Amino acid sequence: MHRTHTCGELTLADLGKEVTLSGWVHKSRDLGGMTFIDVRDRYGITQLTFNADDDADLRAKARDLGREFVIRVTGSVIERSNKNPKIPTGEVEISVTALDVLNAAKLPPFLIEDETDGGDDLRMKYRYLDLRRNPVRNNLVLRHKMAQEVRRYLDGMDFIEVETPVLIKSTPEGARDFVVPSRMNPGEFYALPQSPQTFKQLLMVSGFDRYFQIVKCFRDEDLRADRQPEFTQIDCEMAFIEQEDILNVFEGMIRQLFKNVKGIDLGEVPRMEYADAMRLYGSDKPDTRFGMQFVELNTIVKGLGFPVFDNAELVVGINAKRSASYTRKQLDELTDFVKRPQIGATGLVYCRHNEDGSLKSSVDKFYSEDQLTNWAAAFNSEPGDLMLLMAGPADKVRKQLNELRLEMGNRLGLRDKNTFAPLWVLDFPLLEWDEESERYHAMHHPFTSPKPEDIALLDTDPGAVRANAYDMVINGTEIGGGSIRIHDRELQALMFKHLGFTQEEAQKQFGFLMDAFEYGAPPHGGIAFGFDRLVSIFAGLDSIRDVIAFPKNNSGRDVMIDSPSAIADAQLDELKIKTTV
RNA sequence: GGUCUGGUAGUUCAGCUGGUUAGAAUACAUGCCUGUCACGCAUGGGGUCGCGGGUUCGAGUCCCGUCCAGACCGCCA
Repeated sequence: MHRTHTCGELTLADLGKEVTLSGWVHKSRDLGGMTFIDVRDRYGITQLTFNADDDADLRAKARDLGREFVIRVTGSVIERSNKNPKIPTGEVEISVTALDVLNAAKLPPFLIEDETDGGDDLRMKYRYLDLRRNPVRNNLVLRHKMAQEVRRYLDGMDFIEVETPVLIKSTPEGARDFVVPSRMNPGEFYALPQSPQTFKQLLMVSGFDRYFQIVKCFRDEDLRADRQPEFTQIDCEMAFIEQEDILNVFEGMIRQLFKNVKGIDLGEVPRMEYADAMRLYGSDKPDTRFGMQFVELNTIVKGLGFPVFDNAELVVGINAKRSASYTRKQLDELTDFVKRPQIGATGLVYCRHNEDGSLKSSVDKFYSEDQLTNWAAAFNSEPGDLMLLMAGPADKVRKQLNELRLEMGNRLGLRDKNTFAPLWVLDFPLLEWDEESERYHAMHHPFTSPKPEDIALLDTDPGAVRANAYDMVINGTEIGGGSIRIHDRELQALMFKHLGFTQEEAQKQFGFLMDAFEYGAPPHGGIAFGFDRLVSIFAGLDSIRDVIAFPKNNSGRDVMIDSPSAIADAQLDELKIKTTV
């Protein structure tokens, strides 16, 4: 006998029906002469009653049920004398006439409840139990809905989903590759794709015009709360378009997602140039849920005898509104915060704008009240505000102040998970100087096109060349990025040259792409969204792990299946890989 | 590769400047209880204080090493 209903659907409308339910024993409440059992499935919880007066044997059997036993019951739907308004099925219960234990269960190592007592480690080891819990399952349901919505939107715009290969070729640019040994080609390796980048560009050459794929990508780099070695991208490419077309199509996609999945009208997505993002927020992914923009102070603080400021390339600060009441202890905490090795600032200067209008700074020895008044004017400070200043090499100090700004945003409660501030960041630099290898690297990737008006700068000032590249940022998280690609063999060869490739290297690694460009490559460009991050933002979570069914831990391990693991010598031999002791 | 935080009952945690038999909550077991839904009441079992070494009359507590977990920096075109 199969179940006739799920555990989440019976209501007063079903009174008197004979039903069969299957599910897991969620909890039992044993009273003197009767026993209540909550039976749970994916859809909800239904209360079962067993009364000793009706059937003592059946009631005794119910008493022996443990947590998470899998059962099947048959009985009639009756109205509860005491109703439970907290659950949809709370007005009815099942008066059980037959009970089968389909499978007994060991006591789970943590409570299968919304607020579990299990720690992360345990939950990951028994992820299949963790996934029984509503919050985790709901995250996966949300993920499913978002994937469906993405497909609906892009399909409606004539995009075609094409699968690209997973066993591909290793390239030196970018992240470290995961590699897979080839048995049939001893000593040679496939690489897993960091993204389907070159394939989607080749699809444009093939005339597919509008491509997308919700696709696993792989990067062998250290993990973070928002970084997994395998992750999912919404990978997209379009031909015969300009940057504006990409921005419009994908702003539309994000807005439709917010509208149809969260019921939020996101509005138009603001745009900001990379240079402004760095100047005003010290970050290429500013959290624009709150202001607290940077104020540069070189002209008013320098040359007045305070060596730290006088010797600094840049003095820059933020105005923390309504924070003048910060105690010495709190200010010391902030100073310690920016001096942590991860941030590495040398110090923090503050200036309180007291409620009575007076100004009190940590550098009163060097600055008069009049000079501090200039500060207050520059910061647009009002009584009650707190000005926080840092000094140092421009790039470095901006980065450090960005951390402080975000910390103050947290402290002041300005980073609400239910507020969504999207932003396009435009005009990224094409190249980025890498100290270690002493050469320029592509900031986005080597297929990104420079702005035509900047191409001349490639020879004279490569770092100043801007790219046709764009990122979408939500609440300070980069959720997508892309570019208009190079579709011309000569320009692509020039790019490789500037990236330090010899002609042979470029030909060997990317010859297939440059060859393709000679057979009628249309102008094209695209974008890829980090799907896990997008879902975690929708779910209001900081970590992407809880929107992934079976994630890996900090060390890249799956503690449930215990991978990675050693393989047998026979396997290594077959792959012609030497065993090391 | 580095910085920081943590590891004590099945679980989540407390355990102060080293000092008697390592506690709480919850879970679990047993008994009582006929309207519970965080049921209640009573009783009970449950510990290699991550591991190894050291200091000390004495170490959960201090020191060194190591393993594991988490956050971050580097890294992530």
